[in-house]
Formats: sequence, structure tokens, C-alpha cells
Amino acid sequence: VSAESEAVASRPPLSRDRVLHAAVELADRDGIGALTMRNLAQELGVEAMSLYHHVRNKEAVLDGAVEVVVEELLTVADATSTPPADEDWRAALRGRILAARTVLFRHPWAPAVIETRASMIPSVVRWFESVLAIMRAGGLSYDLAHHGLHALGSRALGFTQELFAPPEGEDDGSLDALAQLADEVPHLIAMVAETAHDDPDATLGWCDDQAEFEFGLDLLLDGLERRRAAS
Amino acid sequence: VSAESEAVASRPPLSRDRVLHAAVELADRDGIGALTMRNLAQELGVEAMSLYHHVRNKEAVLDGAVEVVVEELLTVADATSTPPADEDWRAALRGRILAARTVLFRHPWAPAVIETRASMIPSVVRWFESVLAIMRAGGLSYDLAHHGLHALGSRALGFTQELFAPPEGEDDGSLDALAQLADEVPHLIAMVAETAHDDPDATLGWCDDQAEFEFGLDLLLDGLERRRAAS
DNA sequence: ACCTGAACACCGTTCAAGT
DNA sequence: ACCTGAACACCGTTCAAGT
Repeated sequence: VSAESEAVASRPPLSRDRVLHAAVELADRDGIGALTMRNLAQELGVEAMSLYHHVRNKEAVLDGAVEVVVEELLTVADATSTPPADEDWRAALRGRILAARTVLFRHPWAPAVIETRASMIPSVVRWFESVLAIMRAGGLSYDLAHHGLHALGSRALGFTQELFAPPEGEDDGSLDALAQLADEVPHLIAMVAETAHDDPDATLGWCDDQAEFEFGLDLLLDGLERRRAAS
Repeated sequence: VSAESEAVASRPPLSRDRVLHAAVELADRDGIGALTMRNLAQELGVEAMSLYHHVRNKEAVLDGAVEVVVEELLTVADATSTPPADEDWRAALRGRILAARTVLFRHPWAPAVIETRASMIPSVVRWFESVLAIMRAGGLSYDLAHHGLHALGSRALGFTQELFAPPEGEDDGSLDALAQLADEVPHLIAMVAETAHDDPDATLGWCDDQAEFEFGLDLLLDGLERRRAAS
């Protein structure tokens, strides 16, 4: 009986906040597949049904987990020193987005979950507000900034969804699959060969994600700046 | 007994192809959530376990469903007349991608499923080959085309993932949610107000997806052409 | 007010058995 | 070779009951 009260005393009472932070930790550690209501409850030393007193259902848990992660994005990006926004809006926004990207590396499940959210999550709204503020300070009209937000899409949050993910485990079965189609896809074969030749280190990992992310980001930022200057 | 043999005779034998086409039809009609092994089997007049003789597991069904849809993309895009590729590569690629987009409207579940696929799906590989061929005919180096494919991402297949999806059913709970944050997101409030003012018809649907898609696409195509010309 | 246990209606998938 | 039925190990979630 004393052991029981000790266990109860040793853990703070359940709360929405505690549930959501536990959800993020669980997904970080064991992957999004391990984030089930039963696992989450166990993590908190509680029965699964207790969770429903603090969150409506599992969708709300996922919404909340995204909320926690994007709040971290805001904190880190605000703390990262960047050029003053009105001086060079592209550099300011670039710095903010790349700062966000470093945070997402710690929550690899988050991009996929963010893309499945239909609802408006407060911290995500605040993040886009901060992006929009930089664009406005840089002299973009609301109309152009609006187009810009759509054009950036998830890139404004620091990530893109890779369509050809690098083979997870051991060997590159993907390259074999490509080789099987060789006759049908001559340009792809030539491109892979040439890219591999340019940078031998990149042969295994397909592509340098960070460099590609920055290339695409700069393409969009430059295009927006060009349209601002022309307006 | 005669009814049984009639039923058997009336349906062709199960095959991978029949399973995958049924999967696409089921997802088109009832949504991706309705695509379960049991539902899919019922659709084919068969028991769930029979499916496993033609596909390895459910992941293979999803891979195959994407394969079928992207094959349709290829067929439609090939049939759509576009400017010859070497004349104006941007117009050629633009036409091809917008043709693909029209097909995806008939398979609204497909974008989300495509983004979750890690494996290399033959028709997707062939699609990127055709995109790459247009870029090469336009004079882009393999290196620049490679960057371009990454920068386009899912846009090369005709879609982007909207981060703020329009409210599904009845009322705009999203606008209420935004109003609650009004003090914290002044620029967003102002932007929505101004955009709504410019085009009163757009008040409900948030934004014009097609126009935004084309804006972002052109931003990227123009940027790539500029870098080609500078090289 | 907060937490629990048993139960319900689903999943994907295995296995051994049928024809 | 192809299909089936029963069963297993999971899900999210409800409900009525405990404290």
C-alpha cells in the first residue's frame, strides 16, 4: 500500500501537456508506428482509457504532437540570430527556415504527420505569421506573399517530402530496380552515372538532401524577390 | 450448385492486375480509409485471404495502386499534345505536368499515398524519365536537371500537399480558429482580409489551388531556365 | 474529478485445411 | 494451383463501474 502511494506521488497528475510531450518522446524514440494509445499510456504509467480525459482521441494526440514540435521550431528559430528582416528579407527567411530544419532532424516522424493534418494548429499558424512578417518587411505585397506561402508549401517549415527515399537498411535494392528498367529510362541512368562520377562519396546516399533543399529554397526565394522588384 | 458455377464462371480468375484495379476503384469511390483487405476482397467476390496469392501484403497493394494511377498519368500526358520539347522546354514540361494534374483530380487519395511510398515504383520512375528527357532536350545539364527534379518534388507529378486544407464539411471552423489568434497573427489576418477583398468569390474556399499551383510551378521553371541560360 | 477493467468492432496476417 | 475458414495479435474507442 505504501508502494502504491509512493508510485502515485512520484508521478505528477496527468495533463494534456504531459500526454503530448510523452507522445513526442515516444515517436522520437520508437518511431511513429509505436505511437499507439496503449503504448502512450504505458509510457505514462497509466491505463489507455485515462488518456481520453485529456485528449479527445488519437487525432487530437497527433495534432498536439505537431503543436509541440512546431513550438520548438519557433523557440529555436527565434533564438537563432539572423540578419534584420528589413535589410535582406531573403537572407532572414532563409536563416529562419534552415534553423527550423535542424529541429526537424530530431523529430523525423514530424514532416509526414504535419502533411496529414487538416486542422489549423496554433503553433503552425504562428509560424506562418512569422514567415509572412519577414516577407512584408522585405516589401512584398500581401498578394505576392500569399502566392509565396503557397509556393513554399512545406518548405516554409523546413522540409520537403523526398519522393525517392534512400534505401533504409543494408543494400541498395533501389539501384537494382532502376537497372531493371535501364532500357526504358536512359536519361535517368545517365544522370545517376554522371552525378555519381562528380562526387564519389554520394554514390550510396543518392543525393545530398541539405544541398538540394537549399537549392530549391533559393530558387523560390530568388523568384519571389524578382517578382517583388518587378512590381 | 449451378448458381455457384455460374458465379465462378461470371468472374474472371483473380490476378494481380484485377486486384490493383479494384483497389483503385474502391479508393476512388469510398476513400482510402475504405481500402482494407477485407473490403477489397468483397469487391472482388472473394475471401480476404485469397488476395495474398497475388500480392505480398497491403503495402504491395498500395504500391500497385500508385503504379496503376501513374500509368494513367503517362497515358494521358502522352496523348495530350504539347509543344515540341526542344522548342520551349518550359512550355512542354508545364503542359505535361498540368495534364498529370487533371488525372489526379480523379484519384484524390493518390497524392497522400504517393508521398508515403518509399519504394521505387516502375511507372513513377518512367514518369521522372519523361520529365528529365524534356529538361535535357531543353539544354539543361544533368546536374542542373537533377537539382530541378528535387526542387520540383511532387510538383513534377502534378500535385502539392496543401498545408491548410479547406474545411471539409459545413462551416469554416478554421476561420474561427484564426480569429482566436487574431492578436498574435496580425499579418495573416490582414492578408486574408485583403485577399478576400480582391476576389469576393474566394472568401469561402480560401485560395485558388490551380492558380497557386501554376504560380509555384512557373516560379521554379523560370528559375531553372535562368540558371540554364547563365551556365 | 479522475482513473480503470472488460468488452466491442474493427484491422493485417498466419496457418492448416479444403478443392 | 488456387481459394477458404478459423484463429492470433493487434488497433481505437464505448461503457459502466470504481475511488
